[in-house]
Amino acid sequence: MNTIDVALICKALSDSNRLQIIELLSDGEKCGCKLLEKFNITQPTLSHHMKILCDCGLVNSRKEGKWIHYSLNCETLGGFKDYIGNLSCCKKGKECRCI
Amino acid sequence: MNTIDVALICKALSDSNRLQIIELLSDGEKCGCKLLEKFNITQPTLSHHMKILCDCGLVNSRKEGKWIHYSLNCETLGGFKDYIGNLSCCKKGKECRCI
DNA sequence: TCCTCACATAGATATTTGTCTATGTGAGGA
DNA sequence: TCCTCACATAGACAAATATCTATGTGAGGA
Repeated sequence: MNTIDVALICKALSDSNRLQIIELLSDGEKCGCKLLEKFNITQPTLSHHMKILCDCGLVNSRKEGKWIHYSLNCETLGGFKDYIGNLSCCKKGKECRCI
Repeated sequence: MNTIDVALICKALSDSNRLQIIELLSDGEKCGCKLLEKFNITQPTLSHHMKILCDCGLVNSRKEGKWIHYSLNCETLGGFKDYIGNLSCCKKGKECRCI
């Protein structure tokens, strides 16, 4: 995963509503109307946020009748974790909890 | 680390110039003038970016004569890694590379 | 066929953001 | 003392963003 992709994911996560959505989806797949209940925003605003989360690849959507079920995308999340996990605040070879 | 803190860090990382700065600092402490060489931006713009990175706690600054040396903050980076690392795209108990 | 529900799209608007130029600050050297 | 260097601050501005209201779409039920 390259710098541009990571920056796009970070931009998606930079809004606290969207970050909370990711936290909720981390607990398992949810439909839009369930997510909407959790926030004090209108439906079009949620739709806007979901589009941003899907566009960066972090969230999958699955249509089932009237509902759309959202879930985290394993591959993108894994790549993002790898990138963040590889950042280091320490000199090589030294002990540090962040490595 | 709470949701607001993480969203603030993600906002700091959502600009690709700032993300590249973090990549450079991941390789070790650097002064502002060294960082400036790597980018096609003016000095006040870099200063603005460094302030954002410091304000969210991700970067430390250390003054030495005329120079300011920047480095990644181990504690904040560690907390951020923990948060991202704990996100999961899978049902508990199932195999997944992202966990 | 018509209504309702879940969601998307369009358009407006106030706020935030990234960047610049101009200028201030403070340390060190001549 | 005066200049230079490294960096910060102020102010301006175009672009991006989060949110809203109004409206469109398409599936399912009565």
